Amino acid sequence: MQMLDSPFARKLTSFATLSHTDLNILSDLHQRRRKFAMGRDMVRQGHPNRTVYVLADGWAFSYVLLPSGARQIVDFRIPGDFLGLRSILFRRSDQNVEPITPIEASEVLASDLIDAFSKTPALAKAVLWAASRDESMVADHLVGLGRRNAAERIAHFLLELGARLRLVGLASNAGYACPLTQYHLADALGLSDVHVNRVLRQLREMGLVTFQNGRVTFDDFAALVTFADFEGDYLDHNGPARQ
Amino acid sequence: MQMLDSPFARKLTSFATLSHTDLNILSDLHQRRRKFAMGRDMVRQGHPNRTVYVLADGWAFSYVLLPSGARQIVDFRIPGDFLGLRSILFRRSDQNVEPITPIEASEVLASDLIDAFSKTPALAKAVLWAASRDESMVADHLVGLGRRNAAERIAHFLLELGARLRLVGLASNAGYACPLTQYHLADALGLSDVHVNRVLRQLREMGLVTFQNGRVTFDDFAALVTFADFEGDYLDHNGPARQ
DNA sequence: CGTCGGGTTGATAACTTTCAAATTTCGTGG
DNA sequence: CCACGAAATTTGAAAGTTATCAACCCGACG
Repeated sequence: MQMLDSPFARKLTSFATLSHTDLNILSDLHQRRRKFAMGRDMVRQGHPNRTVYVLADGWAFSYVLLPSGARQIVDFRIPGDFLGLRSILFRRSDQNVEPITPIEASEVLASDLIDAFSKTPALAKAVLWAASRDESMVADHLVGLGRRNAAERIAHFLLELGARLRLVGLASNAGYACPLTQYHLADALGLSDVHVNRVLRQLREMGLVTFQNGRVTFDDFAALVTFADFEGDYLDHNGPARQ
Repeated sequence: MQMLDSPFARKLTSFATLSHTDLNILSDLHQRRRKFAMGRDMVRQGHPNRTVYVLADGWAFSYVLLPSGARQIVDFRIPGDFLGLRSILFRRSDQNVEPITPIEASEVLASDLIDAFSKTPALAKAVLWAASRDESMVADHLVGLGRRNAAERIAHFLLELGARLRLVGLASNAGYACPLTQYHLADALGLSDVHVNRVLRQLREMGLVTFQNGRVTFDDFAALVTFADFEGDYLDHNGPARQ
């Protein structure tokens, strides 16, 4: 039952009470294991998308390309996350997904997933909950773009990412390994690469966080939380109600 | 069967093939019809939320309040939309919902909705599709905030709103009635009220759109679409796949 | 009337981008 | 193991966009 050790199962079970049966159905869903090379899109805007992936290892991000050539990253996906879940009901994807690192992912047929929804309510809820949490994260991201300045935005983002990674055991209060470049930050946070660089230096010189050499280090976690106005509680989002 | 005439049913049926049975289950879901006065929150951040509403008449918006006092509007809800759908699986809402106009809405118990999911797959898909579309809209909103300047942002927003309203028969290419104030635009688009006012004047003087007296008028629809770089096709999002 | 919620305008300040160029890091082939 | 080129990071200066502050206007309403 290697399933139980996967980041995916770990995440789901930490929020829902899943029976043995549920877990079996879950594990039956997983079909081929696929690898993707970094930098090459896994999902393309406007293309049909009939499969969902569960990220087992590696990071990816979903983004939109504007006609102007600008790129907006909508969110980053880390181990345990779904890829393309939102678009299973659309005939074509409305976003692109690109790996940041080499990726290992399990492929799930969209139709199988939908079928499972009526077979096991508990699993359905857990998966729906994951989808809702994703939307919630996008909304949070939106709030940051709308109402925070560059420094708060970056600080908040790094904290949020840390909180997500901690859920799957990939971060601590000290920091985490992070394969993102400053360009990724810029495109996610709606800033120019140059400005991201400057603000990052600022945060480092203030002794709050260091973003360097593929690693995020929280130099003063408490102060950073205050500075960014961060309430990490959305991650406790309480999971699907367990009646 | 007044259901069939509601904006809600109109929207769902325009995307999914629903049988008579489906429509009956749908209509059984609707319980009390409730009214809400404008300006008073219907759903409060951090409060328990065990019901979902379907907006029958009036406009509302969901927003987040930052500790700094700033307000970020996440999205506007118009007739036919769900209110609080995303949060049915969380124990408490992570956003506030406030009516802009007097509201009439049908109350649906979250648990009933979830039960219906296993009863009728077609309906479940349709509802899920609606939820996915909502998330898609939030993502689009996010892209606008991240990568468009004030004028494009406003132009794009007014077009998008128009497209949504057209789906429920409340707008045409000429324009639509719009109860929003400039403050609403500012808080939705991450701009200051003053700047919104200026840009609105600009757009009006360019002969593109007029936002005045509770009405949005497309003075030159084609030119506005070009200016805003708008592709109205996300609304065709093709609905739930109909196998 | 007087007030209050929108809306409007000008002047100034703050924040961010853009352009340009130098420096460092890192993977790959020799 | 080193050299080389590409990618990523860094810094400065100038230009642009948007926010903030401060008035003022206007129509609705008690």
